[in-house]
Amino acid sequence: MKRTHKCREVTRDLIGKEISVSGWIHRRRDHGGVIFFDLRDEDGLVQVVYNPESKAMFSLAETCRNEYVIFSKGEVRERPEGTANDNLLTGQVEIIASDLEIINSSLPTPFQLDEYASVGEETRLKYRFLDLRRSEMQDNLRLRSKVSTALRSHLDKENFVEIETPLLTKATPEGARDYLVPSRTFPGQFFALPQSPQLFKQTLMASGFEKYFQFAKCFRDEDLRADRQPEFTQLDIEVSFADSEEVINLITEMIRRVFKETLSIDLGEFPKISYHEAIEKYGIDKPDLRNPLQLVEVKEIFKDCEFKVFSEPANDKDSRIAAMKVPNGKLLTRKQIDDYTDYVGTYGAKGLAYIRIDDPTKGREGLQSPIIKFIEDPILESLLSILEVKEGDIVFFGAGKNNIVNDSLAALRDLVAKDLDLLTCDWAPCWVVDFPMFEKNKNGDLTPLHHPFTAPNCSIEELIKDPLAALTDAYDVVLNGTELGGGSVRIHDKEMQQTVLNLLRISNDEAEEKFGFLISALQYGCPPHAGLAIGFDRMIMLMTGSESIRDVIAFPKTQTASCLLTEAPGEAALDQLEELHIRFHGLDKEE
RNA sequence: GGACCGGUAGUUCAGUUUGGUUAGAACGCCGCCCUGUCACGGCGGAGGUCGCGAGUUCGAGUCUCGUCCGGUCCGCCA
Repeated sequence: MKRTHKCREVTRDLIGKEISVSGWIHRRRDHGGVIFFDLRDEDGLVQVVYNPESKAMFSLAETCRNEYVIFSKGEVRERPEGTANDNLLTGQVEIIASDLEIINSSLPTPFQLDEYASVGEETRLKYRFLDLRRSEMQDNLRLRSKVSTALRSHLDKENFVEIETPLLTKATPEGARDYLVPSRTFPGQFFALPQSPQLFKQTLMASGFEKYFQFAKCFRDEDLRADRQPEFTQLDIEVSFADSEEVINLITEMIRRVFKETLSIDLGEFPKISYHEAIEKYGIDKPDLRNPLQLVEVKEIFKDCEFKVFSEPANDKDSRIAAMKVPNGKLLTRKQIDDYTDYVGTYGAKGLAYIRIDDPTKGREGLQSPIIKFIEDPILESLLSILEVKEGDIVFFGAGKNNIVNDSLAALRDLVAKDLDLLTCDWAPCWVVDFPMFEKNKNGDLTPLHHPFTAPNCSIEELIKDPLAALTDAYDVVLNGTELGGGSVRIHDKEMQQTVLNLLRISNDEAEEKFGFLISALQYGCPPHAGLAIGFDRMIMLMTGSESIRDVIAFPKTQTASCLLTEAPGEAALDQLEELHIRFHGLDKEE
């Protein structure tokens, strides 16, 4: 009862041979006097024919249903004239069955597994084992495996060492909410699952592993998105004695090679853009460079404008006025523009000003806009000349606080490109570099743009004097508007590390308590080092063209971080909690 | 914490705007027929707590409130 061939191997070469195959019944076609099965195994499909000559076999075939697992023996034959199926790799031949065995039956599946049926995600996740049988999911997970193998092999050739770091570890300061695991042996104490292996990999640098990598599971207890799961995989990399240039070259080469090897895609050059330039031109630090639209800063020309909506931000140092010219924007309907206004509203924008250029030669008369009546002639003229408008263009404006203008126009830029089908190519990678060290959060406190172990490229004295002016050797690799990964040159000096932590209001004592081991390691000859981490799931999501990260993870969580297959999380038994020194207060809805 | 979309047969959906007889369709499932199909075909059939709970009403899938579940986004995610 052992198969001699895989389904996809049953081709012309085997004509006349007696072979056997095993697999799932993908589809059956019962014609009364002859029965066809499309038999499926992991990578192929072949047609098996059951004729009524052998009565026992034929009546057994009549009882078979979709997704039964069967074994069948028979002779490979060229299909009769006119019945070949060119859509099938094995479509020139068929197996004339002489034997059939049902290895396992199947209940009718809760949804159809063929490519023509559409299924809701809830049902798919509940019966994930069936969903994973579908070719789309099979292809996604197989590519995922191919890519991780290619990445490993590339790093191995470059003499990297793969080292695993603990999952039961200590909570780190800042960052995301931790997943906690109670300690049985230390009442009242908790492990945290790592948000990333950052501290361990830096420690490994101090340990003399000059090139480290790991496919690391990371955990962050924050709200989910289409591209965010509470547990996810990072390709984590760190290199001693390396500068940013070296890491960027290494990773560029690695990503290019993997795209070439697994998808036959040439990503071409990875242009470098400074953080400052990215924000100014695209409003975001992960611009989609397939999109030709750009923001233009026009703050200067509105300084003396009577129109308060523009003059106020023009005279405020934390505000900007950005214009986004959409060539041929006249194709946008009034309804679309209204929708855009609502859309930017979700980012905090108070409205969406626009000017439509019907005839650029006619000056004010050739324009359509709800706002130009508030704008003086000289200002309007210089605006139009800066933007070099043409007939049919629409210019959208964002005016207000920097972050609101940037967030809303960056989002609008994506949406308009989608609606007008403006993308100029399939793949557009880039590096975003020269990030500021810190930014101010809404409480006015400093927070690191990257993380608190990123080195500023200035002295301790300069850093203390003007922290917000400090830049870092940090770098993000961006593909099609998705942040694939990011990293930086790290701090390898104790004084600098403490200075940075102090600026973040983390005292030396607190630092000692939270990650004394790293501070300690820095004092025993820690080499300078730099590295980065790639969001592996997101990378596969891009490579497979998936809409959601869930489609490249075998057993993902829902938006509320539950698993519909296993029904995790679940309640713990009282004696388990007892052992862990935990008392549950019950669901208290008051407050 | 917030905004929005959805939940009706096993599945995907229509029906909800404007409350009114027995809640429909397609696919799937079951039965019968069919010897060349390949998303086979024909005939017949079964299958529904309209997510759940209150309320309004003579009457609720449809209106109101609450709640649960799935999704998209904002906040959050160094």
